[in-house]
Amino acid sequence: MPELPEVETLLQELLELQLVGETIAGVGIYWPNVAEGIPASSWEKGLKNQKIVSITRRGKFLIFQLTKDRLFVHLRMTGKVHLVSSDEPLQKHEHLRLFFSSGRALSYQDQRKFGRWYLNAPLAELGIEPLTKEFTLDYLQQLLSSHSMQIKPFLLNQKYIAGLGNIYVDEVLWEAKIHPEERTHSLSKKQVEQLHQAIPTILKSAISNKGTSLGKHQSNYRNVSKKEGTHQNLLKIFRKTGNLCPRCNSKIIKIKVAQRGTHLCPFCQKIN
DNA sequence: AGTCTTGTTCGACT
DNA sequence: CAGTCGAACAAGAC
Repeated sequence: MPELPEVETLLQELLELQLVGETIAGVGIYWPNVAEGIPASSWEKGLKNQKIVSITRRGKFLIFQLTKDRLFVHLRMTGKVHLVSSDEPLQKHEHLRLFFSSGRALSYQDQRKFGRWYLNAPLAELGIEPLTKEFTLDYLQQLLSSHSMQIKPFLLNQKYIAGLGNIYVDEVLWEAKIHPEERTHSLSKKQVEQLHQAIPTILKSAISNKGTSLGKHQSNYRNVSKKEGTHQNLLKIFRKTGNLCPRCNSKIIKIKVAQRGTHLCPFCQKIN
């Protein structure tokens, strides 16, 4: 499940593999709905001969700035991008392939077909990037106190803070000792400080471990070279139901918050 | 066959 | 009108 650290890992790898500068020689669309609102024929026509000028990330979006157009992708749950040779046979669940004049190609695979590619579309409304210097304690405090939602759905909502998903929200809330159903405006000063600290700490740790690969086979997150990340070995709470809390040895429980499976330690994370 | 998975959007409600 | 929240949806594995 690609969240900010997984998309950032893909980005760094694409930069290392020198994808910037590649020229698009063709586009293959193997499942038309992958291209949100755009007929497959116009992709081929429009993108051919454009160069990749830069690659960036915003929230969970991976953005390719081309000579004329802006191409971007949201991987949702099971979307994967792999750098392959142009003559590599079509992969299972492969829905799109960008062919480059060098002979390399960027392959997009998505078992559940929830991910989408966009061309010159506006990005969704996205909040602050949690790994920038703009993400200050004051900013977070202001954001939290101006809402009264439960903290978990607040953190999952991309329009407030961009990039967190179900895995890292559970991890962050455990780290900051906050109950996922705590109301944003009811957090103590100390909890806000812990949250402000935990978000970048956990995201950076996950990035340095090249992301979290959970699940099996096709549904598992893989990087550009089809390798697994290693952050799953460092998860404290996510999918650890019944295990002991690494901090206090209480039994980790699973509940539903805003319809999402949610893991927490009932001793460390109590409602204020 | 029903349940489970997640990110996002939409509409209903206060 | 704004904030909040639950339902719905995407599609496939088990």
